[in-house]
Amino acid sequence: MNIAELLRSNGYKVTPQRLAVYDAIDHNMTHPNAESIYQQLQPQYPSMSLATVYKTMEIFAKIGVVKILQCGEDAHRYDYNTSQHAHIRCVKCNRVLDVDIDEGQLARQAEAQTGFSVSGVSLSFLGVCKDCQEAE
Amino acid sequence: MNIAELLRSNGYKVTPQRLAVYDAIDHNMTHPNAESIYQQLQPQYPSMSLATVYKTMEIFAKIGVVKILQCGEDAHRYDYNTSQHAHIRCVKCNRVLDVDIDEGQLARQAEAQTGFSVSGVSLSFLGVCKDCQEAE
DNA sequence: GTGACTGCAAAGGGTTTGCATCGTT
DNA sequence: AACGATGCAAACCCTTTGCAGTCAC
Repeated sequence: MNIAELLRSNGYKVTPQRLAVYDAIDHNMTHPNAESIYQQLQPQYPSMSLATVYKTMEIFAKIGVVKILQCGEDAHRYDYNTSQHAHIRCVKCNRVLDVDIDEGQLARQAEAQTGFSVSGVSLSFLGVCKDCQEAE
Repeated sequence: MNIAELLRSNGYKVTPQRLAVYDAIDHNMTHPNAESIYQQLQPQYPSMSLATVYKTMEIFAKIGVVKILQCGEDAHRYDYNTSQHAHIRCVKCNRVLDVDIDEGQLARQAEAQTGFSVSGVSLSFLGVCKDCQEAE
């Protein structure tokens, strides 16, 4: 199911803005925040507003197109890869990379231990990446 | 080493406000945020400001007296327990509990996988606690 | 006495909201 | 034609900052 069908089937309209935002994040490995998506779209869609980016990302999160990340920054980041994996951010260059640790397994541990019914997991690391280590 | 010595040995002055904030968080299992620490201190220290709570917690984090938690809320929470463990928040009642999963081990996995030098880990879960499940 | 700390109020950053207009269906 | 979406600006929440007065040392 493509993004247009996915929007329509969830009762949302298909607009140029939504398609543009989708193009900006689809297979985008940089884990961008709202501001950087906005900047990226400026040249081609100069009338697009930051508020629309936020509203669109909220819908995308709701219909399972993106995941919202909290990587220890002020701003949220967005990940087109919605599988349960961890993230690591370099405190020098602010890059965020994927880490292949299964959050689902950790969630099951937490459920067993606490009796909670778990609906969300967030695992993130901070550190200095290889490049920045070598640059020192 | 008690809190007064710890402050002095790190070059900070020992003030009534700092001691009061310490009392409010020491062995406080509720993982309070700044606002709730402020509220808790209001009756006994009516002149204490929220800004002082923030400034104090920043110092406490720096000297290793508390850890700053991000549990998927807007506001930070503070944990007097600085050992490497996870947290789980109930989305109904907003309680935050400890989860005994070793973040240090996960950090070593992340280092092995990415080549980062890891300096921070954050593992948190969202869900519905036992009490709130039963209340439904 | 001096430099750090406090409390106040204002500023700041990211995100959300209200509303008039516009566009998809 | 109807109603949801957009874009703008203002509001919002949490946190930080500037500064004059105060206090620990």
